[in-house]
Amino acid sequence: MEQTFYEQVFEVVKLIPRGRVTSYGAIAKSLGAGGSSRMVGFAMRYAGTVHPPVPAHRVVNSSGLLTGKFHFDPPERMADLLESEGLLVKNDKVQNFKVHFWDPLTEL
DNA sequence: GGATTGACGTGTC
DNA sequence: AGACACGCCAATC
Repeated sequence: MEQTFYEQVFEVVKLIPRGRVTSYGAIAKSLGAGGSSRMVGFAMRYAGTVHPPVPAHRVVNSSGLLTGKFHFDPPERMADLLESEGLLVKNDKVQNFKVHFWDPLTEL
């Protein structure tokens, strides 16, 4: 199986529990890619094109900021989905980010 | 196969 | 606290 980095990223993202969030860097590290955090974000651009759908809205940057919200169909979708899962989003940021943070390295 | 790119991260100013 | 600069690394052109 020649899985690209993207495929691996998708698998990790799909493992994110409902109501939890993680960061690009954390995912990259869990894949052993450490510094390829940008690639993780790049992979998310394809999040809406793969099956099953990847909960890309649960992935934010290290600050809990919804950096990729503008890539959603309606940009508001991202925050809306997060709030639907019990999270609190304000100013495109996940409040209590640390509390809802899900670390692949720790949880897996 | 070199250059470009990017939903990032961390450090400085 | 906000803005800017540089680094990392795989995929794509």
